[in-house]
Amino acid sequence: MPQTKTSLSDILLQIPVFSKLTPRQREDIVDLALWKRYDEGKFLAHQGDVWPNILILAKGLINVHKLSPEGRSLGAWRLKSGQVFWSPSVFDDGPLPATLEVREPSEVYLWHREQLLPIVRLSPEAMWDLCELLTERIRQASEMVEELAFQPVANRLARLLMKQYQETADIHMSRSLTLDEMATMIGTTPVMVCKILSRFAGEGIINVSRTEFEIIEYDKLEQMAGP
Amino acid sequence: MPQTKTSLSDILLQIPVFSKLTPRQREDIVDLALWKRYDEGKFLAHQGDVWPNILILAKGLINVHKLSPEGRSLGAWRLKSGQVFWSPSVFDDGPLPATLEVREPSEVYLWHREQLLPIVRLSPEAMWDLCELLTERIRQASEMVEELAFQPVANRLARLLMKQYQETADIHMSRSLTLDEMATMIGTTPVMVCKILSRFAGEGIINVSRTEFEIIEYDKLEQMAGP
DNA sequence: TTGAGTCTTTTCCCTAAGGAAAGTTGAACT
DNA sequence: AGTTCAACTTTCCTTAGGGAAAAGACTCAA
Repeated sequence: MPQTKTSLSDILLQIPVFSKLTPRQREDIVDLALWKRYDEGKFLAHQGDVWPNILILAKGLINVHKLSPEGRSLGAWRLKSGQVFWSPSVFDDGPLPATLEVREPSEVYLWHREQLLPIVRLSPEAMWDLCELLTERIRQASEMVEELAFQPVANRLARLLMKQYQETADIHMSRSLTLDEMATMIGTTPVMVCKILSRFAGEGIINVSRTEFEIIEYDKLEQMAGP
Repeated sequence: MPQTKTSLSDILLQIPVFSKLTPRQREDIVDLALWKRYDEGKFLAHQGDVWPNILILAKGLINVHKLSPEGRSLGAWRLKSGQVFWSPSVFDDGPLPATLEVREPSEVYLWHREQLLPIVRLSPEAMWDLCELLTERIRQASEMVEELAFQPVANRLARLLMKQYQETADIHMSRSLTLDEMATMIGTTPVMVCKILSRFAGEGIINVSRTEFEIIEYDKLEQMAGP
């Protein structure tokens, strides 16, 4: 069952771009919204599609990742509930550079470019927010480029562990990511991740059990992650 | 000696964002412009600097590249005359993700964010152009990520050769890039580039002399470049 | 409880990539 | 013409990364 319109209205207030519009404009946008529910494993769109839509994830988790010709996958990032995604196709009619895959049952609000742009383009404030959003994506991609080119896999994995740790702020971290997902996020294979995890364990940096990690020496991990 | 103001005015007409402003606004911008000349080898800004400026390259060539801790470098791209560069710092006050290095004696026009934004933000058309520019950069970075993660060095080099060829449209291409530059552009080392070039030569795909390349079998090159 | 299926872990092995270092060529300058 | 310098080329060697495959562990459902 879709959330009420009021609820979407509240969500919009928290989101860049939309929060800069007038209440009247937001109402219009609420009316135009298409609500959809997706099961785990479903695809919202595939890499290469021209998909000129704007998406808000109300609930769930969506993975944005690239697929290699050989089937390996590289995770740009994960879309969490409350986040917004402006497809690049919205701006240049080009193909989507990544696939949107549902990883947890999700509820999304969708708009087609033609529905939103006439409204959003009226507001300089909103457009500015948009530029900020795009810049953030440029930085993310840029960081990824740097890591792929300069950092060995072990460093990237160390960083990933640190990020995960920051989020939970507990030394004991349940393994919420599969090896596959981790591999995807740092651009390598599941087997590699496993090997390096046990190497870390061997060096006394972490403890690995089948169900959780335990960070023993955060300093060493940090140092492993490199500069 | 700086170009005349009329001349800058003409340049602005050709450039996204600026071309969408009113003549009056463009005049203001011309008046605010800072003209500078840089010698080869100079740096306009370094990776990590907060550098909230907008730059138009009137003449010359500027390399935008990342530097690894160990001194290797990775070329995001090259700024050619007539092109514009909006520093990410303009939008989020964050550090520059790459270094701007002058590769040919260059003449640039510069503005600080505070000078341009008040004008540009008034025009929805201009803001839209800006979004398009940023999207283009997202795509470039995205492509780079994909290549680094999925393509072996040989593929990336093949692609580079193809791009170079597209630009000159002559089977005989003078070697305008040094091995260093090529290495930087595809994220590897000069020695690697050299090795692979001679491998290509051995396979009859290209001829390599010290001064130029000659593409013998474009098909094979294309096939080498992968999907 | 058993079995199926999905993750994980480990072993063995192969290759692409890069570091070090020395030799080669060409261009530019005197 | 000779000298110098920078860029190119090649060889040798080391290693990080990944493919294949098989064995172990947990989960879920019948």
